[in-house]
Amino acid sequence: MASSSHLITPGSGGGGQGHGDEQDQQAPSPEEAGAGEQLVMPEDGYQWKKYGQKFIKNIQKIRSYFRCRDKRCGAKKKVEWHPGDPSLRIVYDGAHQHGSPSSTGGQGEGNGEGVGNRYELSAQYFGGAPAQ
DNA sequence: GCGATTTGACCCCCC
DNA sequence: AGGGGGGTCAAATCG
Repeated sequence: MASSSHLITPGSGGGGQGHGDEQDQQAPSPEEAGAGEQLVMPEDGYQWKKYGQKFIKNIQKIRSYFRCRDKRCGAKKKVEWHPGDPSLRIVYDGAHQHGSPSSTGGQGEGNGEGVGNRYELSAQYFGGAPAQ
């Protein structure tokens, strides 16, 4: 990853680990595409750290794995969505052990609302351009 | 300097 | 008991 930050490789799919296949991407810097319809993750008030993303070939959907920022908290969150579809399926695992979140953002307390969401899922796989 | 995010590979569980 | 697939960790990079 030398040029940009968010670029997904279609090679990672299901457990069938990688099979020799490398593509050279030497694009000057064709990024910053004005995506109009980005999917945002519904903020539940807790801060999550993404620790993995994989394409589940079983259902042909992309699954993202999020974990609670707190180590004492064994809460985990999984986000599943189909490529080219705005529907998101959020699955929670475990429960939070620390008190309630300080409102939107977990840390930006005084912040009643506004920009609580930040994960642009669709932009992660198709660069914001739905093929189907 | 820290925190977050991303990607590849490895591990573990389930069937 | 083994394999496949899903799940997790770790390293690197960017802000």
